[in-house]
Amino acid sequence: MPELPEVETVCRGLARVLEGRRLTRVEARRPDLRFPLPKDFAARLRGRTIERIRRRAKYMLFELDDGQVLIGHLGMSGRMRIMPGDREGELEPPGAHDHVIFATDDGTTVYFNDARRFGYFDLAPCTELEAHKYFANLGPEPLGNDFNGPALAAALKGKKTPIKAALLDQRVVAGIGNIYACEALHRAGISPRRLARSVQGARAERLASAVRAVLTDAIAAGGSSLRDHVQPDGELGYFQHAWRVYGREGAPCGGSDAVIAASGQSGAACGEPVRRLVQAGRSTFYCGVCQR
DNA sequence: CGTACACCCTGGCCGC
DNA sequence: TGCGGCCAGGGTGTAC
Repeated sequence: MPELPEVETVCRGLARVLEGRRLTRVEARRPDLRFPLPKDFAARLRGRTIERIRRRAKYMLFELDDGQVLIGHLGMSGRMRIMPGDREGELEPPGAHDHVIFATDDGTTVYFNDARRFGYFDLAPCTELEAHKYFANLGPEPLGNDFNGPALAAALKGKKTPIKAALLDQRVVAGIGNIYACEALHRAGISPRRLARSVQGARAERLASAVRAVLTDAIAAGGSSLRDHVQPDGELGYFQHAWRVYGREGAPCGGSDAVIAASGQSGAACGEPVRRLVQAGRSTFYCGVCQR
C-alpha cells in the first residue's frame, strides 16, 4: 500500500498503540525478506521500549530506548497488522505471509505481513541515521520546509529524464511513488513526458505546490487502499476515490487544477479520455489536453 | 557520471 | 476449471 501518505497513515496508527510499549517478544518467522534481517534481530529488540514512531520518506522509524532505531520499509505489498491487546482469548495465528511478529507488554501484537517480500527491516544507531545507506541520498521531505519551487527546480536542473521518472527518483524528493507522481503532474498541468530539466521557474513552483497538495489531501483521507490493503486499525483509506488520473484509463478527465485556474472558469471539466503510457517500465496515467 | 532496464517475489485477474 | 500472460504501491544492481 505504501507511498508517503500510506506510510504516514500506518505510522500514526502504530504510534497510537505502540509508543511507550515494551517489546516482550519478537519473532522473525521468515528472515529472507528483500534484505536479510540484521544479525540477532529479535534478541536486539527484545526488552526495548518503543519511545517514538515517525516516518522519513517511505520508511517507518521506531525509536527505541537504547539509542537504536528500528527501520522498516513496506515495499509493494507490506502491511502492519495490529492485534489489539485488550481482546480476550488467543491471538489469531500467524499466516503464511506474516513474516515478523512484534509482541508488547500490554498484549498488543503487530504482524508484519508481506506476500511479495519486497519489504524489510534494519537496525541502526539513532545518531547515524542520516548517514545510513537508506537515508544518505534521500531528497527533502515534500511536506517539509526544505521543499518548494526553487528547491525542486534546482534538483531537476540538467536532468534529461522525463519529469515523471524524476519525481520517482527519491534523491529529488522523497516519498513519492507511482500513484502520486501521476496525480501531482495532472494537478500541475505538466506532461509526464516533459524533460525534467525544463521544469523550472513557475512550472516548478506549480509542481511543488501540486505535490504538497496531493500528499496532504491523501493523508487527510487516510491514504489510498488498494485491493485488500487496509490501515493498521482495519479502517480503509479512501483517497483512491479521489484519484483524477491513476487507474482511470479511458475515463473522462475532470480537468487539471492548473488549467482550470488559468482559464478562470470553475468546474470546467475537460472530458478528454485519460491515457496510459509506460515509462521506465511503469504505468503513467495522464490527460493529453490538460498536461503540457 | 547519468540514464535505462532487468530483476527480486507472490497473487489476482483476464482471456482463451 | 486450468493455465499462460500480464499487471501491481518499490528500490537496487548492473550495463551501457
